[in-house]
Amino acid sequence: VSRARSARGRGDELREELLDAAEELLAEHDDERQVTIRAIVERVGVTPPSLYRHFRDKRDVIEQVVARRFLALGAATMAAAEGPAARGEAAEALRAGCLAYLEWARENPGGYAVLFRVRRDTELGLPEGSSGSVAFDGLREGIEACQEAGQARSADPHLLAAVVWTSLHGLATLTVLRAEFPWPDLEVMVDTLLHGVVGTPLP
Amino acid sequence: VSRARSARGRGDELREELLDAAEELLAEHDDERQVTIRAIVERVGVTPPSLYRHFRDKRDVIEQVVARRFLALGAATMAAAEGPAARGEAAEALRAGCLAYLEWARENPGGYAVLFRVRRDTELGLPEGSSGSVAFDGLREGIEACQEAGQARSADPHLLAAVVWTSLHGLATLTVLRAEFPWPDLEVMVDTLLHGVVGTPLP
DNA sequence: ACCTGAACACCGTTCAAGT
DNA sequence: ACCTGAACACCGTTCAAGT
Repeated sequence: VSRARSARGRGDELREELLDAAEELLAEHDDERQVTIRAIVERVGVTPPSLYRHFRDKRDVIEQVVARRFLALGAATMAAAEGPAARGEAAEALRAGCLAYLEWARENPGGYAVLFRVRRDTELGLPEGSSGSVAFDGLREGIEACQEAGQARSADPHLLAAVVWTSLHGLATLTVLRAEFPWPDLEVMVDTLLHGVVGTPLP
Repeated sequence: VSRARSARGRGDELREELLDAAEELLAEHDDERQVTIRAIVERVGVTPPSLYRHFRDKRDVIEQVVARRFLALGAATMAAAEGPAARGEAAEALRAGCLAYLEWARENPGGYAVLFRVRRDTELGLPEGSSGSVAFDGLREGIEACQEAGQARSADPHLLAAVVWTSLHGLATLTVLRAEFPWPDLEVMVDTLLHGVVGTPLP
């Protein structure tokens, strides 16, 4: 594949095209290792060294894609919780957000795993608000809304949100990774979790 | 490095040495990619093709190491729960087992992550009882013991065990991967989880 | 300024050959 | 039977050179 030469000042276009290609490859292959620099640039129609004008190294490329996907994950859960929250149904909003989180992880198995596979010492490079904290804040606010509505126990919302978040993460990863395990129904597990930990009424 | 030639019928010795080397490298480097075939064989003092007499490919090597480590993880949790269980303290045994699971994951960050990074379609190759089910069965039995002792709510123990297992997994991975997050105390999180989901009394 | 051609040092894996 | 030497097709990354 070949490609028309870019004019001066149009370097950002290639950068976006490379990110798009990396995101596509990640979605297709479900496995970080299959997403090679050479596959990315070939898809765009450019040679490997061109990529290094826009990204420091391969890790940098993956990190940028991860940042994008975190925003999408946060948006998906927010969108699901929005309706019930507007109607004042705090517990239902929390439940809908949690289920949307799990559904997103299920539909993006490779992508979801990659979000958390980034090494500790490199995460600082992520732009503010994309390291999962937006989604976490939304979760904590959802729990606080339940408390104010008298639909949750009165414990430290940060503690409850942390327990629910880690549990959701475990559900998201294990149910995909150990697909052959005799899992109980996902909704039942979420309800067990929210009812037990947060204290929301069972639906 | 070089190495004395093995006599006939001593092929199994090399196999074990290779597994030991792979396990060491995994513990040292904390990252699956650093554990290369060439690094493994060099540590043992042998050339790359020798490895293929004992393992199908790299994935096979990693899988065998994973099977070993699963047994170690199961043993660690069982050992921690043993004492309280023998004294009839069912809830304390469950709590001790959960904390031991998390401690093991903390001490083996790279190793623990690798346990679950193995792809779905290849897990069938794991020997029976090493795919995590031993630890899971132990967890379910611990919950059943609590129920019999009147220290847990009477719900389906398989459901409760599944929720607790996924939550522990989430705690184990996220607290290590997102070390900079302001996590609540780990014991408090475990107690919140067990008290809420299983219904054990707070210590 | 933006991109390419060619190379470097690696990797997993395989094949023929040595003892 | 067990292991080696040498090679293959890849990979990430870099450097000098082209337009």
